[in-house]
Amino acid sequence: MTLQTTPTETWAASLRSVGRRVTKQRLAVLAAVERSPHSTADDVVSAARAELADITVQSVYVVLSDLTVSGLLRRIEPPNSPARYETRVNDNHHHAVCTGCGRIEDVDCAVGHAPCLTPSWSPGSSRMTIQIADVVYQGLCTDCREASPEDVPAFPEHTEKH
Amino acid sequence: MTLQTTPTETWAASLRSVGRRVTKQRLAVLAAVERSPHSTADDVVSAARAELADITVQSVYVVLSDLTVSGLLRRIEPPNSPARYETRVNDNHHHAVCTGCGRIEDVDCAVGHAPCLTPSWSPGSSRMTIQIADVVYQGLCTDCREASPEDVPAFPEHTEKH
DNA sequence: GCCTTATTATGAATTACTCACATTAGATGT
DNA sequence: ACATCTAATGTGAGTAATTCATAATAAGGC
Repeated sequence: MTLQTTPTETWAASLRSVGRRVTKQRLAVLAAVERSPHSTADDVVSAARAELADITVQSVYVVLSDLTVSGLLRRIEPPNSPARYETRVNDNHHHAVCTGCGRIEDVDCAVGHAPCLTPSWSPGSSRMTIQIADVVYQGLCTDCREASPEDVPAFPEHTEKH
Repeated sequence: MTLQTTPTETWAASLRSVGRRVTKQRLAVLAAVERSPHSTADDVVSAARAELADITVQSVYVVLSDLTVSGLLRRIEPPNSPARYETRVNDNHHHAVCTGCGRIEDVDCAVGHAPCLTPSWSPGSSRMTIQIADVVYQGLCTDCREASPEDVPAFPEHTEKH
C-alpha cells in the first residue's frame, strides 16, 4: 500500500466534494471517460464493463447524467452523433468536429477575451443573461482533407463575417 | 388575380432555383417554418396540416431534410431539444437558448470579424480546416430571470476568458 | 453491525428519426 | 391537352438513444 494519491482516490474525493457517494459504478464511468474523452454513452458502457463486468446500460446513463449535473463531467452534443462526455470541465473550451470522419478535437478559445458572452442581438430578440457559450466548429481534419478528392473551400458567407 | 409576387411564388422560385419541384407539401413546410422560426419537426407537422390536412410526419421529415441540404432551410440542434429549423439561411447568425423555458433567440454575431474560423487549438489536437462555426449561447431570458427565486450570476470561469 | 436513503438494476416505454418500397403527381415534350 | 418520366410523397415498419417507474442493493453515519 502506497500513501500516494491514486487517480481513483482523486475521483473519490471529487465525488464527496459534490455531495455524492463513492460507488464502483461512478468510479468506473469517471475512469472510462477520463481514459477516452468525447466518449458516447455506449463507449462508456464498453469501457466500464472491462473493470465492472455487470454494470447496466441504464446505470451508465443515470451516472453520466448525474455527474454532468454535479459538474464532474461535461456533456457535448455534436451534430449527427449521440451525446459525448469529457472530464475537462473547468475551462470553457470548445470543440471541432470533422465532417468526414466525425473525430472531435478540443479548441481552447477563438479569441482572447469574452465576445461569446456579449452577443449582439438580432432585431426582435429580447435580451438574455448569457452564462455559457458553446462553439462547435465543423471542418475537415488533416487525414480526411488528404483523402478527399476535391478541394473544399470555406463557405463564402462564413469568411465575410465571424 | 394580382400580378404581385406572393410569398408562395417567391418560395416556388427558390425551389426551382435549387433544382427542386414545386409541391404543396414543400410550400406548406416552408410557410410553416417562415411563420414560426425555430420550429421542431413536430411543430411543422401541426402548422403545415392547417393548410394541408393530410401531409404525413415522414414527408415533413423528408422535406425538412431535403430543404436543409439544398440550402433553403437551416437546421439547428439546441441542447435538450429535438432539431429545429429556420428560413434565415444567408447570414451566419447564432442562437441563444433560455435554460429556463427553452425559448430561442437569434444572435447576430459575437464580434465583428472571423474569430470563429481561426480557433486556437488545444495541445495535442491536430489542426482541421474549419468551415462552419456554430455558437450556442445558454442563459436566462428576461421572463425566467424575473421568475427565478435566486440570482444566477454568470459562471466565473466564463467571464475570465471568452 | 444496523439503519437510512442514495444509488443501481430491471424491464418497459418513449422520442426523434430513418428506411424500403409502393403510389402519386410535377415538369417536360409533343 | 395528353403521355411520359422520375422526383416526390405516402405507407408501414424499424431503429438508436434515451428516459421512466419501481424493486433491489449498498454507501456512509450512528
